[in-house]
Amino acid sequence: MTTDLTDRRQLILKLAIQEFIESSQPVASELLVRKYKLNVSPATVRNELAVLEELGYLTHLHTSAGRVPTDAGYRYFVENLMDRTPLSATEQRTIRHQFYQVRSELDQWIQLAGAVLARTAQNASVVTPPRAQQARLKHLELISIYDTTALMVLVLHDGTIRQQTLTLDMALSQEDLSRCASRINERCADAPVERVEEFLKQERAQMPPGGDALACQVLDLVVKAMHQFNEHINSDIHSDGLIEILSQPEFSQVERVRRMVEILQSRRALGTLIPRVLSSSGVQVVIGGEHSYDEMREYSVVLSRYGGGEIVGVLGVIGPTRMAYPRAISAVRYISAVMSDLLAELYGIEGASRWEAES
Amino acid sequence: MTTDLTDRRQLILKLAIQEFIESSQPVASELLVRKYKLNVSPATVRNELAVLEELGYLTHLHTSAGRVPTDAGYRYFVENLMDRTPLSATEQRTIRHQFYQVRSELDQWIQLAGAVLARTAQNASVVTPPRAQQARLKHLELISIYDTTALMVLVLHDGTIRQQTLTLDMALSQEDLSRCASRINERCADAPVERVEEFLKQERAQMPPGGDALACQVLDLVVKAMHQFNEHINSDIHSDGLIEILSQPEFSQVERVRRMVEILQSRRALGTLIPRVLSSSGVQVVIGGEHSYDEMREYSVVLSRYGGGEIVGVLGVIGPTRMAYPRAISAVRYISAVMSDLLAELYGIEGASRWEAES
DNA sequence: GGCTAGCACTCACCGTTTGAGAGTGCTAAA
DNA sequence: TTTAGCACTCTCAAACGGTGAGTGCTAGCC
Repeated sequence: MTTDLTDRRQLILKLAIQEFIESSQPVASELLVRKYKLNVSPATVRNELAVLEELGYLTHLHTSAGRVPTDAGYRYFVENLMDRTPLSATEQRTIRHQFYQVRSELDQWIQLAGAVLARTAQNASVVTPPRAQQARLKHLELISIYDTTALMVLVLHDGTIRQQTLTLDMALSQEDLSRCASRINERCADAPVERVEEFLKQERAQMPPGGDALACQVLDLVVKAMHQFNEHINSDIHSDGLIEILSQPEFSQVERVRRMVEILQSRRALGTLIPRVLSSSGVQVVIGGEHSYDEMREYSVVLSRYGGGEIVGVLGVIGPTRMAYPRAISAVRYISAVMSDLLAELYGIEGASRWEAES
Repeated sequence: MTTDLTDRRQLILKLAIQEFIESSQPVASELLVRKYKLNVSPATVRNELAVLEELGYLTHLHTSAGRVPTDAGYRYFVENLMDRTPLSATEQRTIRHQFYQVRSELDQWIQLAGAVLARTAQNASVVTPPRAQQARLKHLELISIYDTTALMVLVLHDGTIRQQTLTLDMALSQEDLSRCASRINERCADAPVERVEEFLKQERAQMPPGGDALACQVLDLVVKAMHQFNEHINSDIHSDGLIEILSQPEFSQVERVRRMVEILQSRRALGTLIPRVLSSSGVQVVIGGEHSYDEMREYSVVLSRYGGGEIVGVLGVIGPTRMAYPRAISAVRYISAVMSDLLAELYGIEGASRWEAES
């Protein structure tokens, strides 16, 4: 679907969609003429609108109601018509400043990204923490809590932390635990799960039968945790901005709100989008009926990967198809750039700040 | 306000409130007679209802509408009239089983507690993680990430984990970092923030001027983190169950939903309740206008402390004043008992399972 | 051929009316 | 003290009609 429309039709389609996004009211021919000083009569605009409807970019709820964009209309708008203005310099500065302030607290990035994204794009937001595809063990720590209980803290090379408590077969001192931990650390530095498993096998094969019982117990947990990490790429989707979308007119019936809440917390639909976004670069837009899940028919998402090299995450915006796409896209693009920069700084990956130039 | 009502008035008040909680419709005199086979005529019940209204336990939206409980009515109901039946044995077993399955993953407790509480009580839920009042350093770990960046993992004695990245003045090897960490660990084992501060002061006073630069940098962060921990007892309130309350008729207007979402995420009103609950035992119920914040006038909360000894948390239910109090209270009581048991098991505190007997 | 004025036609929306139904409060009698 | 009876109040839903917004079509104009 290329630019097969006359200039005037493009203009009218663009104005109609912009107008509808802004007002959420079906847009009428006369309004367009009056508001945008078109040098033609309403009747002419009506004819053009009829053509655009014919082509599938607009619809009608009933005769004598204004035009409303279809999913195809939004798609055409996003691809060909939309103004691609970045966030204002002031906004960029404010956002970057906010991230700068929490830059040493990794887990606050996520929260901040969600909040800023939601507020900037006036929609709900989703963010996944930055992570590697495959876990590699960075550091293991065993901390004695009480007699036979201990805390295991697992740090993966992408900064992910997993904590788990374990019940020991017998009371062990902190020294025993530390000795075990450092043995594993030495042996499994930077190891992917396969190598940890191998070590576990060796350990089990040793004398006394079953080898070092504690090491086996711990390694077993480590292996499980790493497998879980590898298999559940989408388990950790944070969302925010419910309050933002509640003020949108499409959520004036609670039933709609309920469906949105379900989408945000079920992760079904969102989870399946993530892999796709991870394996592509740039901002991805999925509009209404383009989703593979029916419950998403009324919603659009704007997603982008962030990070670089091995360590990546996804962030984006979700809202009704009547979404301020230009703004949402700019926000997603800019915030993913900021997050990429932060990550690059941390891991010494060469700057993703090529984004910066673009905005 | 003691039991100053005749038996019949108590019965009628109890039935009226139960009926309203169940149906959310104003309750009429005739309905009570018919449904509960009272051996009096509707007119008699009307007279009694009029008295109860006089006493402030019930109201009227307008003539010719049924009766609706007031906050005082609910209060009287909760104190004197309510059936205190615990959760069914099956339900108890199911819940305990679910917790048992995630018992080694501390951070999943919170999530599970929130979900189970919300589902069981059919309302929104709030849960704070178990924590000590005062931080004591359990273990510090420094992990080299890249040239001049490192990850600091702080474990407090209550199992709380804080992670933070730090930028080093110069590139240091993992060995350097580990040496520094273990020096601090040795010196500050089980130390409250004051002792860490003291150590930092000593360190700074040493030669070379400023002492061990890395140690100072790290200790500074540790002190900050511990102070923050001590000062923000309420910062970490998880909530769940929005979906549950969306099906309640009081949330049929989105405006109500918005206010609830704001309450859940602002933490203002909830945060101020927490200290009060922490310093008292048993289940606390705050009904509508009894709240000190106006925005809570239409809502009730049922809260309980859980845990024991030094390490405690709060969990509870929040919903419209028309809440199924008996069920909410049973759920809060039981789940706090389960969480207390789990914590006791972990930290070897003598069983809080006295709760168990009660249910 | 494209544009436009004019006009009939179609709906949604709003305020009003009306009737029915639910439930109370009061009164008078058992 | 209880109750039957009844008038009265108020909500709710349906029906109605008028209004206004906006279209689609047609015929004439440039």
